[in-house]
Amino acid sequence: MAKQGYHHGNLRQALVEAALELIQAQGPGGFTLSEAAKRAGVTPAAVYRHFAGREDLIAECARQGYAIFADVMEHAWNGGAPAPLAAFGATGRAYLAFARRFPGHYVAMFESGIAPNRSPELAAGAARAEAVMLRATEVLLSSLPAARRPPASMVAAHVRAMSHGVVELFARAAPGSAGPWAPEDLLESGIGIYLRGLGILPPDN
Amino acid sequence: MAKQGYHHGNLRQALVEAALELIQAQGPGGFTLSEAAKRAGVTPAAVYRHFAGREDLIAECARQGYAIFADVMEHAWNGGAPAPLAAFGATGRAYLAFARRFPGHYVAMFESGIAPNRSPELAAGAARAEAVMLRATEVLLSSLPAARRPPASMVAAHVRAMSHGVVELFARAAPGSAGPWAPEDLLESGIGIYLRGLGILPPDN
DNA sequence: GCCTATAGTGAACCCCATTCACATCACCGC
DNA sequence: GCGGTGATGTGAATGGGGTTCACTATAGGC
Repeated sequence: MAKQGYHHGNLRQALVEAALELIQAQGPGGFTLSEAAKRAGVTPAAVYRHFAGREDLIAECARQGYAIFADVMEHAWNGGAPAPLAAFGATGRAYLAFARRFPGHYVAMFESGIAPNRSPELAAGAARAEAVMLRATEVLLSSLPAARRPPASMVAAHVRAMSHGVVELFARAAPGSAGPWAPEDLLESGIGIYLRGLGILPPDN
Repeated sequence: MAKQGYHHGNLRQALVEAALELIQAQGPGGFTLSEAAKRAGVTPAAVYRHFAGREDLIAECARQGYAIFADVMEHAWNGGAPAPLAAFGATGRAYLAFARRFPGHYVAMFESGIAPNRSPELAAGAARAEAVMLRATEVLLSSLPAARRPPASMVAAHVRAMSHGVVELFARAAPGSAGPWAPEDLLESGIGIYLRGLGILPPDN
């Protein structure tokens, strides 16, 4: 990954990876183009051969993040196997697992102020991930009688909101301020109660 | 609010208000000390007579935000009157209303990277707001038989996560990317389904 | 072995955060 | 009123980051 001669060979991706480490370590505000360039063994100006600027580099991190995220969600959903409910639960856990495993990507995607419709590629990745969640929700809801079936897009939004909220408030906060509940348990129990409210899980427990 | 003579008279608060406007307009990253100073009619160096630096100014915005937020939540809760469920719903709506009405404060509190335990005053405001939400949840849950009553702190965390998630994903995003649902409706319906899952609202609709 | 497109450098510019010596003013005791 | 003193604001300087631009080094085709 270090530069060999005058040319780097793979500077673009090296910059992305340096940026991801820095974003993860110092937050989106603390990240600097210059520091990323230094880590890649290159002057700041060289960055502009590969990216339009600082924002564009962050956007590329987010783009790769959305791509990974969509893959992860598709893998968790697994076409609904072995059962819709189990696969749905897997996508929920995958959401949190992604945030834990790819914190730099997660921050670039959701905390950097980069709008998902900043570029078509970004929007495409975000849309693919959302499509998986929507599909998982649709299949899950299909077991309900039509009269008691709320719109899938609404339910998907509820689930996504709670997942995102748990990550932001309880998984990415300073340890100790998170309260007595582990984020994974919090999300699992919250979605469980919600699914009972929908009539997908039986009452009581 | 403009400077009269050599001395401003109320520079500290004028800076806070300028900062809030800028944070609201440009996000926490786009906000600059210099611009806030210029708006208050003062050189950047003058800011340091009132704040330790840029971060400290943002933290003061957050502090005032937490104070307002706690007041708003207490007012909405209103001691549980006229009924626990109605008062609980009012606090949920108040959460969203606060984010809409005080966007600068909201961003300073939740999107600026300022840790709530950065200072005792910040932590105190945050704790007061959380106490209201916890109290509202406790009273709401007290109608449930003990066997079917989950811990109030867990339920409060669920509600807070969904509220925060709805705000971040659907209320503060670019218009059009929010999907077909108004954030207020989304939160109302989501909490409604959740409360049905708890057995606080009757099944069906 | 030249020639050219590609990739990186160095210096420059501007903006911002921060510091410090200095200037100005409000208020206090007399 | 009057001078002194502490609080408040200024101007200049430092250092760092983002961005641009002219220039340079290199790789790879001919």
